[in-house]
Amino acid sequence: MPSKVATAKPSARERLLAAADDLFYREGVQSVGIDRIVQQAGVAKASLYNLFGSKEELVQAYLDARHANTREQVERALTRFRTPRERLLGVFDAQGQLFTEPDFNGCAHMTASAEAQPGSPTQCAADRYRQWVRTMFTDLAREAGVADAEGLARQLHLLYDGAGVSARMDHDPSAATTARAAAAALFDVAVSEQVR
Amino acid sequence: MPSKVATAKPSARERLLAAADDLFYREGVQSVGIDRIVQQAGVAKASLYNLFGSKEELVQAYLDARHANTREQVERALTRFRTPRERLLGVFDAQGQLFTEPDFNGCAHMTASAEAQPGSPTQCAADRYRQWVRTMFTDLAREAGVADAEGLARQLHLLYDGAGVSARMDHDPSAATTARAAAAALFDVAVSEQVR
DNA sequence: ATCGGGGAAGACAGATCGGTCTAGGCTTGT
DNA sequence: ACAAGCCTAGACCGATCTGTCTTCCCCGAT
Repeated sequence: MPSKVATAKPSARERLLAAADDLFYREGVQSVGIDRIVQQAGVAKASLYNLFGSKEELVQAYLDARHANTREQVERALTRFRTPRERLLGVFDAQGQLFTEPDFNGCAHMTASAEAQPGSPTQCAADRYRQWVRTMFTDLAREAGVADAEGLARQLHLLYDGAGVSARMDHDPSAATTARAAAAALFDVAVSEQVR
Repeated sequence: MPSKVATAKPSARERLLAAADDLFYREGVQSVGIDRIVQQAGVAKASLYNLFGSKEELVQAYLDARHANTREQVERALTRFRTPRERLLGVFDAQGQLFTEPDFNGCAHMTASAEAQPGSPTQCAADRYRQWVRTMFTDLAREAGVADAEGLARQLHLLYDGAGVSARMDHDPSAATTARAAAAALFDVAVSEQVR
């Protein structure tokens, strides 16, 4: 039976996903061929097609893994904040953490979507990711007592996307700080308006 | 001599740029091969390489043409506004115009950059475009009397990028309206803070 | 009428693409 | 010991990639 200690060799599936995550994220989906992935993973090409069926499904698995990972990191980061306002703005703190990772290269769903055709599994994965972000902002705004929670969530989503773009294209991790400050201002405006 | 009346056939260079603009923008740079471009342009492959030298330089010319076109449209739109505040927010009105064009598919520099390697001519073209946007926002903020013009410009640039992303990925042209409202709030906050 | 040059058409090259298939080895449970 | 199943290595397929080269034709100027 396969040992589960730390020194155990990862399964073929795990090695493939690790290689796909590294290469797809760094160089883009279209630029990376199947041959390079199986070579880096140390896996036979036939195993890849047995496990995933096609390159497109491997891309989808890569994006879903990224989604799950981001979700986990953000949700864990939010547990550190107490007030609803701090939790709402904490999303941008979590984003800032991601921006400072050494191999950060922007939002994987955004770059993958830029190379995909409409209706493809890649676009669907990106849609799921965006829906999660949108719902999270809406829930946090509602918990903070914002009347037009969906309206504020739309604004914050713009800042969230814009920060991801700027961090990658301008090589500027401080975009998260800028976004957080703007989000704080928009939140305070939204709250003060409903007092009136 | 070649006639210059409207019925004259566009030059090989113009037809190549038109085909590149259509195909690159709609399907992405990596997905479109040279063969399809020369076929759609009705131009010999040798002519493309005589005129542009390589696919990469054709991509650069395509992005530079997009940049010039966007710049022209935005600057023309801004002449309709009178007060500095209206001119600053007018950028998002101009953006909303672009979003409603039937074949809108996001910011060309963003999608091309997602497929390019660091340091490539594509990234350089994207950098030039971003620098122009940033400078424009900074100048407009300064003309509106904002003390921290660069800080506000960074915030508005986030909204500008985020709106472009949302309009493409969510198929939601109203992202420009959302961005405009958020920009107005951030502008008013920036102005009211310096009064204190 | 002749000449010259830009462009069209497309063969060609070498590499790489996604995907399939065969053959053989290693591990595992019985 | 043996059989069943995964996995590896890599040949192979047809299509497509960027880029080069040859051939021919058409058009305009002398």
